[in-house]
Amino acid sequence: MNINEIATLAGVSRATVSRYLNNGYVSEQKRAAIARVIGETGYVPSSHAQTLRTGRSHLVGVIIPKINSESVSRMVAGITDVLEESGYHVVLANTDNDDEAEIQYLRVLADRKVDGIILIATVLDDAHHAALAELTVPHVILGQRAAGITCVYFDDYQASYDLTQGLYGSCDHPAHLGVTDLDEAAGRLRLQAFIDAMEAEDVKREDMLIERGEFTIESGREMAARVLREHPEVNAMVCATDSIAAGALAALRDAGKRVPEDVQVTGIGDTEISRAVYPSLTTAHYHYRSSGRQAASLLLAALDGDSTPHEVRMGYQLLLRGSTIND
Amino acid sequence: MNINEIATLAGVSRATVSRYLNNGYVSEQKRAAIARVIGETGYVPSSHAQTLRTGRSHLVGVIIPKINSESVSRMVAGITDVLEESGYHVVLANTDNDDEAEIQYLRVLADRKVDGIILIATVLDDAHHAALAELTVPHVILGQRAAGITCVYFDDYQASYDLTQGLYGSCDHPAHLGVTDLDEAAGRLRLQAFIDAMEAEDVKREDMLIERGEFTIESGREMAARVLREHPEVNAMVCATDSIAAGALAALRDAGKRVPEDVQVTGIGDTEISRAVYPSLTTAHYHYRSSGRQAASLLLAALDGDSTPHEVRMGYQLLLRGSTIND
DNA sequence: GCGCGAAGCGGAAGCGCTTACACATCACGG
DNA sequence: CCGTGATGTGTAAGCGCTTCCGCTTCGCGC
Repeated sequence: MNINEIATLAGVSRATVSRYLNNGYVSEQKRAAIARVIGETGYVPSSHAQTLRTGRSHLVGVIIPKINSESVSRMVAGITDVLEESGYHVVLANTDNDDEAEIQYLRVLADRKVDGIILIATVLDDAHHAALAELTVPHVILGQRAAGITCVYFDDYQASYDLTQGLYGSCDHPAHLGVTDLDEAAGRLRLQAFIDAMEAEDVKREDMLIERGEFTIESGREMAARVLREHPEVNAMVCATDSIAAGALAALRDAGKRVPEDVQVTGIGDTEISRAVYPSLTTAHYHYRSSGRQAASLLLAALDGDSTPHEVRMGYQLLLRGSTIND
Repeated sequence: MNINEIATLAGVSRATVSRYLNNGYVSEQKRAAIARVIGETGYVPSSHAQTLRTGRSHLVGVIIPKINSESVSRMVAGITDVLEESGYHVVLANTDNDDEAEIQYLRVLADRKVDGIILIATVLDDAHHAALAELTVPHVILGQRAAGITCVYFDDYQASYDLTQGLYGSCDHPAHLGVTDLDEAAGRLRLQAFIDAMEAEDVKREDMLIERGEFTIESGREMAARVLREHPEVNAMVCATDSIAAGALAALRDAGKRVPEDVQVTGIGDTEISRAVYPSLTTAHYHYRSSGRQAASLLLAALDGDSTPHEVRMGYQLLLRGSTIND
């Protein structure tokens, strides 16, 4: 079923059918005839032919580091909200935290002629920047700040600083359970804020314990267990994510420590698990879904020809719960 | 950059370039010349033009009910393993548990001319079957059994039966925390197995407490809290998923119940959270990733012209952990 | 009555690619 | 020396669509 058959059945030229489908400029009669035929046949134009002809695919590619992540899924939900409303379809490309795959997908998607790309980034190294610079399609970064590129990011430094500062009483032996420094946002900044906030409280640098791992419960558990083994005097664990914090709670329980009396724990993200664990986690609520909406809106603007880079920093909300002592 | 320019630069016709890209049948000389030009220019053929011409897109659509789910993400990983290896790309369509969206995506994907579709299904009603029957592209169902359609599913009945039967000692007041019966696999079958296994132990039907909710920790917590409020004598909670079980553990802790001494709890899935909670969950390990691989392989077979429907039932492995009393 | 702009429509080109077909070349056996 | 099969290459058609262009028709003002 193609446009020729529809044209024949409706007794018009295929140019008219095409106009019917696009801009209008068709008389009421023919419009009705075409509508009837299309209704009867269930005809849907071939998007590949349309794309080939017009160069526009109405597709937006979203590159995600990990499919099974609450933060990512909330961002994607926000992106979808906005994009579907504007007639775009979203295709997801999952890299499973593989930098190579990330760069490769950047190219594959561009070749597949998506109209735009949203990159939910964790690590952004030189190779990424090079690949991004080569890109001819509009794109926005979500989750990291990047100079000269439109991006939506979170106030990771301030959130981590506030959380650290909020720890009540003497935390003379605090630990930070984080991720690789290559992740500027979730890694370097959250750690730096922890260090700065602790130094402001006159905690000596050598008394701070710093561990690095993955974004998983399992990894959080291992990091916390290592800290407890090597430094049983630890009395606070500031974690880069809720998952890591959940793992830390498990390790603390294994070690017979009370939370928050013996050790205080914080996470980041306000994900489902932060409310399910006991005690529930003091954390920062991140507006993930809104950030996705923002990113999509910025992309739409770029698609409409706005070529100036924008930066949007998302706020957060502190949530004081049972894993810390709140005066 | 298109095939014409490459042809000109390499001093051959574009048919030869096309042959170079596809079947071969090109002399060594020209092959080398073309390879050099392509290397220098970074030319990549337009997939839309290829698709338009050949009718094959090398794309497989995967419809998923929920992006943020460990089981789904593991299945998708398995699917990707197999499909990428065979030169296909995977596009994900997330329905967020919306039946309408599911059916709509079935059509959209088909219109986008994907070569095949894998549907990770929860609910399969008449509308789904109708939409599936209309489909002209090969497809396989993952996660549910469907008569006459190639599918890969889990032995939900037996897993749930084994788990229920394994509860040690007198469970004269067991509860089942499940999901809607519209979900044949995770809903109806797991519940039915619970009922059958309990009846085999001579528990009376009216002593079984049956709750239905969502696939979330939150929902599990609410269901368990309701049960505890209305039937404090409950001494077992068989949950349809690990998430629900994790929520149940939270509710039990809130109520001051000991697990497994006062109440035994089981989940299904062996997901990350089942190991992170305390006590860790007795559950069934499902081979999610393998199931994805299976589904992808079956799809590849169908793509190769095998039109007979296949059914594959996946096994599971019982994991007895701290949330039950194991003799 | 005529010119003119707007509305409505069809013809035809062409997006970038594959592939049937025709043709050319070459080695080889009869 | 010619037929033949294998190998290699180019020509051209056409996948399904949009859109420029030019033609017709019609209403309206002069």
